[in-house]
Amino acid sequence: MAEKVTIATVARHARVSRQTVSNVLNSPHIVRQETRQRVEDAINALGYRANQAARQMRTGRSRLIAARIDPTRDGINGSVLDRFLHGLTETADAAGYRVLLYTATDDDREIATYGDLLGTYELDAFVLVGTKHGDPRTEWLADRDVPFVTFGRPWDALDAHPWVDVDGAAGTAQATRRLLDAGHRRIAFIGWPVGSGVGDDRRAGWRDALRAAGVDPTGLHRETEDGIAEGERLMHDLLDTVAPSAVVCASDSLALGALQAIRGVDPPVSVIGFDDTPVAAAVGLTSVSQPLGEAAARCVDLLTGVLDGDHETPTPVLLQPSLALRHTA
Amino acid sequence: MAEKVTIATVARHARVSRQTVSNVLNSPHIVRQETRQRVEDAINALGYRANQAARQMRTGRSRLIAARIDPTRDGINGSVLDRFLHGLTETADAAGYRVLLYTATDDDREIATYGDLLGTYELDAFVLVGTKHGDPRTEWLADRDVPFVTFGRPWDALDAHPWVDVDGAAGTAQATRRLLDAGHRRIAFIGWPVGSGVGDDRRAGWRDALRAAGVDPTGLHRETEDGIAEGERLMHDLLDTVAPSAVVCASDSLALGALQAIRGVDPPVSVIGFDDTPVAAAVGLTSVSQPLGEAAARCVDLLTGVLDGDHETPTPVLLQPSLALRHTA
DNA sequence: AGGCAGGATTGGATCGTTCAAGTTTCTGGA
DNA sequence: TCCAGAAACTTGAACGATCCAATCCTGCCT
Repeated sequence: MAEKVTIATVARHARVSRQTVSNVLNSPHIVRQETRQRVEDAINALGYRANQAARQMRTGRSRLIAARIDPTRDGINGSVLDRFLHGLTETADAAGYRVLLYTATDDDREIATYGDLLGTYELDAFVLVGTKHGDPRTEWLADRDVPFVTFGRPWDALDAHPWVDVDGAAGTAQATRRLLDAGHRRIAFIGWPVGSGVGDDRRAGWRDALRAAGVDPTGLHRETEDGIAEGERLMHDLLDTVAPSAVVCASDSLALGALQAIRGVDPPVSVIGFDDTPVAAAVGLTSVSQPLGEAAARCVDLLTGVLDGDHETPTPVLLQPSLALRHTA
Repeated sequence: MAEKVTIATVARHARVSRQTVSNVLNSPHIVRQETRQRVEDAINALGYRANQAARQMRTGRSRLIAARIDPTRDGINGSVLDRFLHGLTETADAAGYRVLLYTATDDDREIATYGDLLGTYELDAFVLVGTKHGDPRTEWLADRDVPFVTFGRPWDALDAHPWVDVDGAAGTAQATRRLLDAGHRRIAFIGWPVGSGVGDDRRAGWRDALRAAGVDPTGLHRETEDGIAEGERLMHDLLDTVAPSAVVCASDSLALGALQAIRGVDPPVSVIGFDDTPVAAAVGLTSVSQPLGEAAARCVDLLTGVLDGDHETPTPVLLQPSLALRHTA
């Protein structure tokens, strides 16, 4: 069993002092080329890796980012968080950070966990997925100057913090325009109850696209909690009342329900979902696709901007979704 | 901004030495009750939290567990990893550990990542999800005496290491017996190509249950890669050739495909899937349910057993799945 | 009352790194 | 040739916890 390789081992091997090795790692430019090469060779030869705990003690930086993982609460959309976390891990890694998971059952507990993670592990930053009106979490973090980014824009104008989001309205608008271009006029919308920022945003995109095309959206939309059964129920309702020729949905779950409701209806009703989940791909549902990997990458960009340098407030990022075309529209 | 609270702050506040505070934290039984109380009060009053980096430097233990997160490769089954990770995070937390994520695109890179994580962060243990024949990862870890657990049993008898798994054969057997009890005799099976440990296991459960009931399984099974389209294709094939009255599938994706294939067939063909994914719940598919939270908890149990104490080799855990009954069977 | 055993408490050393301040070496211009 | 100033490198101290060995109590027994 080889003894532990520390910075001192490397220093001895390269015939320089500890500090010079440290400089090669942290401020390479102040070390002479020749010396730097010698140190780097020693590092490689010995397989040296800087001990993060010791580094952290001195610098107060853990190079750790926290993200929450939830039980899959929303049946179909569960994979969204999954894909986002994967992207986050990958990009953070490239930037020299690691992702630490935590869970919490409610906001109070989540905030208590923040304190624990910050105190015990000295986390560098948090990534919050999803935001809501009057979010106590962002307030708590901002009050303590803890760096964080949210995937999801702040719905209350007051608190400004770095965020990344996907333009849901643009997504539903794009979906709606595609249907308009295909000749549809009675294009319905199935979404979530008024008051959820995300839901209102997606509905607005549909509404505005219709209006821009000179179609009156009045009476063409329905609201419900998310779920396949709910989507099916509302689609039946729409068929019975306004008989749309196409429908845009706020989620793939709702769209899947709608698909079940229109089975056998002739002429076929076009359906477009939201999130481009694996299920949508599997059943051939056209769906608005969020660039989750890109979103995760931009979150990391914003964080490293705050952590590693520029003190200027980072610019929020609003990404454009695309339409994954399949055979339902 | 309050100054940092260290063990010295607590000691001063409680009028004891640093060591006594440390003892209260690590070996409470050797401190007099009265003193202990005073120290604990001070800890609470000051909101003290032991600095993990400093502790780690001295003890060499990071209280960090690594787990891999994959991009959702398998459409529907993606949420399995999701749910497992959530359970892992929750249980690890309760045991005083945190979960660190990493990604890797292939085995070599994954092993390189092990080295990095161990060298830099001094990870305490790894949790590997999924195992395969001749897995180089388990070998690497075992060679270096790195503690790890796999969720998925080792398919090669040779290398013994702590593992937790769900008895897939028992799951498909249970599903098969339920269909037998309902009067079915021609019960087909749609699964994965021979050679994958998991797939073979699930098929064996179906086969043995049929044989035990005196039914010959010959010709009643089909194999393919996972996917809805594949499931649909094979179900059509089965209908055309052996005309089963029920089918057990190795995954919910395959089952969903089968469901599409039997639409309109009369009398209705019963279908049972595997994994009890949210999609199964949504479409009313009866499915074999893996106790993922329990599996994660047992993984943590095994690890803490190795890390915090008993040197005896921990006993592998084989959990029993249950049947989530819905209206397809 | 004295001595002793044993538990409770104390100060000092240590983990591996970076920071701050010091010392040596190099470079170029008069 | 000499020296100022910059560049390159070295040394000592510190981060906050635990471990170790020495010391201080305390109660108990003779």
